[in-house]
Amino acid sequence: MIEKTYQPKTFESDLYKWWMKQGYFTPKAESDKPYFSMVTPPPNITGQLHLGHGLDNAIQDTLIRFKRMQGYNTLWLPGTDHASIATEVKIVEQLKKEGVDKRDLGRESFLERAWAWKDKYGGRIVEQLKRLGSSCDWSRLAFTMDENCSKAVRKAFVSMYKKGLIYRGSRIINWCPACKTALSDAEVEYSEQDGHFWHYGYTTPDGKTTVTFATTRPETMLGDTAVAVNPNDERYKHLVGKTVVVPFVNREIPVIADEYVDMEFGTGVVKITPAHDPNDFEVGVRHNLPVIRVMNDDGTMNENAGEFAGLDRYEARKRIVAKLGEMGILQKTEPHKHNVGSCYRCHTTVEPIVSKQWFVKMEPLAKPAIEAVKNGEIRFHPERFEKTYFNWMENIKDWCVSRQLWWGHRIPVWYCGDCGAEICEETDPTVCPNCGGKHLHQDEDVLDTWFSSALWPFSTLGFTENSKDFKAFFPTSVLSCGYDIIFFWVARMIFSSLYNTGKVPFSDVLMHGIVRDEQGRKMSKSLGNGIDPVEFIDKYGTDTLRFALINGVANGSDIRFSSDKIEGTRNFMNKVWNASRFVLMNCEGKSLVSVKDCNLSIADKWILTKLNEVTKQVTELLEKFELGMAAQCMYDFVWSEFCDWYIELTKPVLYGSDDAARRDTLSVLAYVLDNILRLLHPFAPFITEEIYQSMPNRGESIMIERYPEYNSEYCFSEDFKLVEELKELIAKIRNVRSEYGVAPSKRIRLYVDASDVRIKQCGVYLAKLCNLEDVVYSNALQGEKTVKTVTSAAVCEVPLGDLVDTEKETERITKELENVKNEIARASGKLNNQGFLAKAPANLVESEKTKLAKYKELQTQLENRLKELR
RNA sequence: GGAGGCAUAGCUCAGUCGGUUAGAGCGCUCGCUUCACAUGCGAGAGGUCGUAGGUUCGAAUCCUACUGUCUCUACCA
Repeated sequence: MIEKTYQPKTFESDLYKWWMKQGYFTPKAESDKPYFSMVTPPPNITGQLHLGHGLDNAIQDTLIRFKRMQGYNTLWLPGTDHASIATEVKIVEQLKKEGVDKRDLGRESFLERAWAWKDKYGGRIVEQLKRLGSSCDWSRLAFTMDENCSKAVRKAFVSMYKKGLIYRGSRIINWCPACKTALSDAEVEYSEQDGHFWHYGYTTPDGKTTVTFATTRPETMLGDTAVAVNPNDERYKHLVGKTVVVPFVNREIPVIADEYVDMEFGTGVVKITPAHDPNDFEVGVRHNLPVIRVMNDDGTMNENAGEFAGLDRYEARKRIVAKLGEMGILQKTEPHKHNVGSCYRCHTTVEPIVSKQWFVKMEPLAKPAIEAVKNGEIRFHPERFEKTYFNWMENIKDWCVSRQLWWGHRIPVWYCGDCGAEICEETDPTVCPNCGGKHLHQDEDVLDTWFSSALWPFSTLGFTENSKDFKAFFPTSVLSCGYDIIFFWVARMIFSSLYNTGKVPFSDVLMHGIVRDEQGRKMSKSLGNGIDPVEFIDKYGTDTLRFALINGVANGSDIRFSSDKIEGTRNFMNKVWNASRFVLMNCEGKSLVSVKDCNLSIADKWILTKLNEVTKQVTELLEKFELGMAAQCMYDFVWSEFCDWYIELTKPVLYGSDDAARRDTLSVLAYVLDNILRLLHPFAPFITEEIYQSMPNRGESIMIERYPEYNSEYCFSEDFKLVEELKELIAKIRNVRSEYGVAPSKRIRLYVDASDVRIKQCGVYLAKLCNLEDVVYSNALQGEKTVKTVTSAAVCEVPLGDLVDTEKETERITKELENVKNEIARASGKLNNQGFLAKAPANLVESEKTKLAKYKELQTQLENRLKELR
C-alpha cells in the first residue's frame, strides 16, 4: 500500500537506482524489434544544469519511455561536450585567481588541468541529469573528446581536407581580443550601442581637394589603403585615380571606384581598411590593395600605428579624434547608434581582423543538406523552423573552424620546417613525405567545438569502426533541442552526416522553446534569474517539474515558468496519488476478476469507453510529437473524468451491499487505474512506478510494461451517451441546489419525468451525487412548490417549498429559454442555408438536425414551465 | 535591410484537416471539515478571438493590408 501523503522525495531516487540496476535503460544492439534511437544534445562540461536542460530531458525521456513501452528497441545516448572556448575561459579564470597565466603553465600542463576539470564537472552534470529521471543508457555515455569522437573528427577533417572542402586562408574573421581567438559568425552577439560618427577627410598631396567621409572607428584609418566612391557618382568622377594622404602615417592612397559604395549614404565616400573590415577586405581583393594590420591580437595598436603604437584601441581612438580636432581636420562629430558585435563568451567587443584561419567550404555541403529537408527525409516539428533553416543554409558563408585555443581537437595538419609542405593524414606523420625532412610541427590551433558536435549522432555510435551500435541505431530517429541552436548544431549535423555517412543523421527534429522567468525574461547569469531544476526537484519532485514543463505547451513556443504553474502541477500529482490510494484501499484484501468476466454497470461501460478514446488520442498525439497536448489530455481525463465522475459513481456500489457488483466495480477501477498509470508513465515516471508497485496483479516494473492500446471490445456508445446525459442532469440539479441556497447536507426529494427511460436505471447515481432523499419517477404532486430543471433526457422537479421564488424562477427560466432560442436560431439558420445543405458533409448536417430537435424539445419544456409560473 | 513568431477571459496560455454553444490553469464571487484528496469538493461570473478587407455554404483557424509586440539574421562606412 502506498503512503498516505504524496512525498516524491521518499521514493524517486531509490526507484531510479533500481531501474539502473535492472538495466532497463540499456538496449542490446542485436534485436529483432524495430529500433528507436536518439542522442542527447550534450551539455557543456562548464556547468550547471538549467531549466532548459530540464525541458529538453523531459521531452526526450517522455518519447523514449513511450517508444520503449510500445515495444521498440530503444537507445537514448547521453554525453557531454568539451565546449572548447567556454571551458577554456573558465579554466583561465580559475588560473588567474591563482595568479597563473596560461602561457606560463604551458600547453601540456594546461590540458592536464582541463581534463581534471572535465572529470569533476562532467561527472557532476551527469549526476544532475539523473535527477531528471532520464532513462538514457549511461553505459554508453560519450564525450566529444573521447576516442570514438576524436577518431571521427580526424577522419572527417582529413577527408574534407583532401577533397578541398577545408582550406586555409587569410580572411577577415571576428577576433576576440580578450579570449585571443577567432570566433565564428555564430559566436558573435550584436547589440545596439551609442557611438559616434566622426566626419573628416583626406586631402590630395597638392592640398587642393579634400574628400570627406564619416567613420565610426577612426583608429582604423592608420591601416587605410584607399578611399572609395561609387563609379557612377558624378561628384567624385574626376577624383578617381588620384591620390590622397592619410594623416599621421602620411601614406598616399588611391581614390578608387567600387560598386559597393552607396551614393545615397553619407557623403558617398568610404575609407577602405582591408585589414579591419570585412567589406573593405573584399574591396581590397578586387582592387589589389595592400592589407595593413594596425592592431595586435590583444586589441592594442601595433607598430604600423606609428605614434599610437602600444595604445589600447579605444585610447588610440580618443587620441586620434583629439588630434584630428587640433589639426582642424575633424569637421563634425555626431552621435550614432550602431550594432556592435561582442564575444558570446566574455562579451568583449570583437574586432574584425584579417588573419590566417582554417575554413570549411560551405556551398557544396549545404546543397544536399537543403535537399534532405526539402524532400522530407528530415522533418522539423513544428514545420515553420524549416524556413529558418533554409534561410540560413541558402545564405551560408564559409565556416571558420580554427580557434586559437588549447582545449579541443587540435587541427591535424603538420608543416614541414624544411620544405614548407603541409601534411594532413589520418595518422600522425613523422617525416615529411615531400622532402623526407624531420622538422615537422603541428598546427597550434584547435577546432571549433561545434565541429565535433556536428558529428555527434554517428561519432558516438562508433561510425569509424562501423560498429554494431552504428549499424543497429543509425540514422537516429528523433533529435530534440531548442530552436536557438538550429544553426550552431542541427544544420551542421545534417550536412556533416550527409557528407561523412551518406545518410541523414535523424528523420525528425523536434524543436522546443526557451524557458523564461515569470516576467518573460530569458534566464541568464547576469540577471541572476536562472533556476536550478534541482531546487524544484527537491521541493516538488521530478514528476511535477517535468509535467509542468510539458503540459499544454505547444512545440517550439517559449515557456514562461511560474510558481503558480508548478504548484498546480503538484496538485495534479497529488490528485493522482490520492485517487490511486482510493482504489488501492478499496481493493485491499479483495479478489478481483478480469474485466471481460465482469457484469459491467453503465458507469463502468462509460469509463471504459472514455479510457479507450483517451488511449487512442494520447497515442496519436505522442506519435505526432504533440507532447503538450497529450499531457493535457491525460490531465483532463484523470481529474475531470476519472476522479470527478467515475470514482464518485463507484461509491454507491463500493459502499453498497451487493458483493458481486462491488467485486466487478473494483476490478474495473483497478483496470482503469492500471491503464492510467501506464499512459502517464512516460510523462511522470516516478509516481506511476511507485503506485504501480502496489497494484494487484502487477508486473516487474511499469517501465517495461506495454503501452495501452485501443480495445474495440470496450466501446459502449449507447451507455456512454446515457452517462453523459446523466452528468448533465446532475449538474443541473446541483445548480438548482446552489442557486437556491439549499445546504449541501440537506437531503431532498427529486421528481423525474424521463423522456429517456434509461435514466430510471440511474437512480442510485442521482441520489448519491445530488444528495437526494429519494427519487420519484413522476411529476410532482399537484400544488407542491417546485423548481424545475430540464435536459433533453428528463424534466426534473425539486420540491423546495417556501424557498421557491416565482419571480427568481421566471427569471432563471427566461434566461435559459433565451439561450435555447439563440441555439435554435443558429442551427436553423444553418439548415435553411442551401449552400450548407449542398456542400457541408452529411454527418455535420445530421448533427445539426439532431441538435435542433433537441433544442426545440427543450424550448417546449421551458415554455410550459413559464406558463405554469404565471 | 532580410526572415519568422505572437496578438484568444483580469493573468499565463491551449485550440490538430476551416464546421464544438471558443477551452484550461491561476485569479475572482458564492457555498461546503461529504468516510481518496482543503494540494480538496460543488456552483458561478468573465471573451465582438488586435483592426480592416477578401476567399468560403461556413473563418479564432486560410489569404491580403495595417497596427502593436517579440525573436532570429545582416552589419551601410
